[in-house]
Amino acid sequence: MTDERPILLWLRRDLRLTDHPALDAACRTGRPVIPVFIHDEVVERLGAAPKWRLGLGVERFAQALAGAGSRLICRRGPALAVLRALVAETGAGAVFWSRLYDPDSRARDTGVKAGLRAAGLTAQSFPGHLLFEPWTVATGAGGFYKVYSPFWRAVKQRDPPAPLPAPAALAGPHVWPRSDDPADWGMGAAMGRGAAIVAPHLAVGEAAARARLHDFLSEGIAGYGEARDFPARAATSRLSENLSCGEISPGTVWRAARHAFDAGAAGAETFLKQLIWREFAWHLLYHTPHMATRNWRAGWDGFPWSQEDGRPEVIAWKQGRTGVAFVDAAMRQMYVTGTMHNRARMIAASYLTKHLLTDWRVGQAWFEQCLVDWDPAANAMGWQWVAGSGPDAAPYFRIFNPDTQLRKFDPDGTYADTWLAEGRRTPHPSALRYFDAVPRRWALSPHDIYPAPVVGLAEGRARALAALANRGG
DNA sequence: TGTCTATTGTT
DNA sequence: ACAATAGAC
Repeated sequence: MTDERPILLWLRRDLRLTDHPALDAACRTGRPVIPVFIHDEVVERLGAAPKWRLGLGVERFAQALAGAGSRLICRRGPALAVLRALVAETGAGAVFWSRLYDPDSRARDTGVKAGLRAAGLTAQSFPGHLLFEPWTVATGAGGFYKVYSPFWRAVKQRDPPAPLPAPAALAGPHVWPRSDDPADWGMGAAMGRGAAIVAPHLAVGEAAARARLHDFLSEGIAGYGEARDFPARAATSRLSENLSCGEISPGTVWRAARHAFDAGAAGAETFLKQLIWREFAWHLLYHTPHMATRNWRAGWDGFPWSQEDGRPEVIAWKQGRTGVAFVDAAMRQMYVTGTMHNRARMIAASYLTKHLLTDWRVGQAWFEQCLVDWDPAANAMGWQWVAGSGPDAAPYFRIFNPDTQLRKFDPDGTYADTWLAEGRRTPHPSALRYFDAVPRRWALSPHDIYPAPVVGLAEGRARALAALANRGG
């Protein structure tokens, strides 16, 4: 006698129908599938912008499921308790989900899996968030890669599985359990007036993600290799926002870019390499979970970073008022759009950790508050890369000069002009939007005088070099 | 995926 | 005077 009990499909960061192994497997059983999203403690802990963005993604995904003849059951509470309650209500016999690889999610999922199995239920996790499972990419010596280039060489010839099609049909239960309306959860509560400013820059949902990919491949990828480093140019795919919520799978992006590469598209390999940077970060985080919270190299634990995030210069950094054009433009771009150009992230991070000698975790925490494409692995790796405490073998004394970088990557000043209003006769509309996006209590006006630098670039650099030279001594 | 300086070569 | 380059940090 076959098992006809429903399957709970627990959605987390896989808000899509295409290339979704857990969804595909659930549908193939022929049993009723009950998609579930749980606002649990891991969601609760998210920063303002990513929590808001995830909430929008959940609402959109609920609509997509409804359009496919299914539903998204939304509940709030500890994941295991919610799942067990749903099992009791629906008679479900199994829970499927896509694996996540950050320490917080892994700890939760391990407990959920054990709890479900102890109750006699099937609990099965599936791939889908990454191109490759982290334990399947190993060096010749059997360890994991700690350097990007060999990692790239190891995976670039290894084609990921072909993306799965969306299921032809989604069979539901005879009776659906009740659902919260995720719009009532207030996931955007902490965004304040920034939400209205950032919203037009978003592309929420699977259809929007696929449109972005299509647009990028048809228009952007040829120039990507040349233009991607110039923050004023709209040269990037902007898919990070969708990848972070799983509205498109990395396998789908890889496959499409790989076809472009095979067709001889300039820029395609550079783009594939960026996708593999994401992969590399997740593999690193999987193998060294402490990367998200502690110096990857313990030898940095004694370094005199300031952890005090209330210092005036750190407040200036957060507010985009350091007096350094590239840094301020970067921070303001983040306030208005919810994202920041990759090069700008390096500059802003270098300035905070080196010129302001601030612990990378202070910056990481702020980025988690502000980025709609918040990704725990990419940020942990990136911040530690900049700080010098990470696995990257790059010289520890690397200190970006924001003015040199601006001359090099924004030679005509477009990026700075787009985001800085003070002192401009006719400020760019985007520069003015920043003043609408930030909290009123900051009391900022485009008519303010642009701030004097909180620290001279030469002085900050010298101070950082001195501290780095004394490291450990 | 850096910066700075000295050096060498070019205009 | 300036660009390209190598080496040190």
